[in-house]
Amino acid sequence: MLDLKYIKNNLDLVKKGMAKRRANIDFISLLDSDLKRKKLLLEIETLRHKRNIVSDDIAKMKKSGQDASAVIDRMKEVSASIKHLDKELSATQQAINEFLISIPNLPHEDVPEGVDDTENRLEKTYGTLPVFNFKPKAHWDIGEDLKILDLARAAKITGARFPLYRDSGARLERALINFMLDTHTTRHGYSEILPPFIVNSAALQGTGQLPKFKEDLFKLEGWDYYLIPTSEVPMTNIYANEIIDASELPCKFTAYTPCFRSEAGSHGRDTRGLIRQHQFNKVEMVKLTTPETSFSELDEMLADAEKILQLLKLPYQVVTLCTGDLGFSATKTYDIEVWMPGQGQNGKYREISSCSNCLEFQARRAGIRFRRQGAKKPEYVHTLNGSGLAVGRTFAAILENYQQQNGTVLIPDVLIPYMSGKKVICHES
RNA sequence: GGAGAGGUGACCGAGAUGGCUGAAGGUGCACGCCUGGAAAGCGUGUGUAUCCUAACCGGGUACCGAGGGUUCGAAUCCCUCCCUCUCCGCCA
Repeated sequence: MLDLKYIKNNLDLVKKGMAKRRANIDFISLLDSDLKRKKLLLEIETLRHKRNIVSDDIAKMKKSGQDASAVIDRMKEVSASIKHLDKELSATQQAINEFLISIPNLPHEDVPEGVDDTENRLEKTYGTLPVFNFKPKAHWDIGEDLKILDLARAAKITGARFPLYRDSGARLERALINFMLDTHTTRHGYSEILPPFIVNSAALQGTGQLPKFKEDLFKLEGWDYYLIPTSEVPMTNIYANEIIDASELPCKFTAYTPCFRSEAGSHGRDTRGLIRQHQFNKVEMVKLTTPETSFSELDEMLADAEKILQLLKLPYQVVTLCTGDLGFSATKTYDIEVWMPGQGQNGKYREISSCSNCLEFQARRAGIRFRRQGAKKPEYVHTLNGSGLAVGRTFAAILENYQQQNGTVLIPDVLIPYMSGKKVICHES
């Protein structure tokens, strides 16, 4: 959430930023509420001050045996009006809060303005696209043919958009998870986390999924609990409502978790295969940093994610999301799009990672602060998150990029040790 | 699930019978003095938020797990919830 003071002092800037996002927001009611809040606060605090003083007097009078009943009667009225004004204040406060919590982060000045993903800015491409002397198949066909993916039976067990990996498929998915985690922990210096897969609404509000995107989440009936849509939620909230020491920064966390998304509003899109599932595996990176380092840390995080694709020898491109495609909490986001030769007519780049800097937007919501050496005031940290990578989509990309004419799939070199030396996935018997 | 105990500042720990306790005392930490240097010792300081204000000076208000209630007044009394711990039961 944005700082109310910042909004007041930079109203034009904020309005411009929101306009870039195509977010139509009425700030007048906010400013009105804020004025009302201040007025009420002053009134209440003056009355409270009075009450505190007179209460002391009452205590003294009683001690010395005087009759205080007249004063007490007067104070009853004061207390009643405090109570009355207090109700008004908390309603006003709540209105302000609800407003602040439902407006998105401001886009960074470097972010291109645009309506949708067609206006994202291409930053770079990496690797050479594979050449096939046959028509490359989509990963769902490869997976079903090799009997390592069984989406039909998953639909029987649960429903559409749930994965069922088998044999070398299950093994490959697990190999990818381990490979990614190992790379980030030993090579990139992240500390490994295994968080809860279910979180409460406070955590989701901290990262920005709530209150606006409830429909994207799976909620546990009868509980204030939700399945995580990404491990960004539990990891970012590790230090919620804490003041951490500056020497702890930057905090770098990585975790593997399954992710659960209702995909409301995406019916009919990517209906086949592993691209869009209600449950998918992801290795995630989260950083808490000082304000001055967050953008360089973002670039590093992007590089950490890219490294996985480079090691897997998968071609990709990097784009900067335009304002229309930018997520609610982010000020700037890089997407990594992996080459999927089996998609569309002649192959397509598909999103496999998203690395974002949220500045203090989430930190303010979640109350994540730090204190500099010797400093009096705590400051909000900056939070960043990025996929490193979406495992299911990586699995799909490997199938499509490493497929051979005879229907088998070669295993990328770096994964062979994770596959007990297996070099190729053949038809499972 | 049954039976108990408890949640106070960075930490430990006071706070029966409500009032001068934002919170004693200790530890830690910071700065200063002392020292050739260090330790010890001495002194001072040391929560967060918010409002008034030009002000990170000063003052007000709020916060003792969270939320309600009683009261002129609550860390202290009442209610609800959350969390932690111990024992029993049950179960991966």
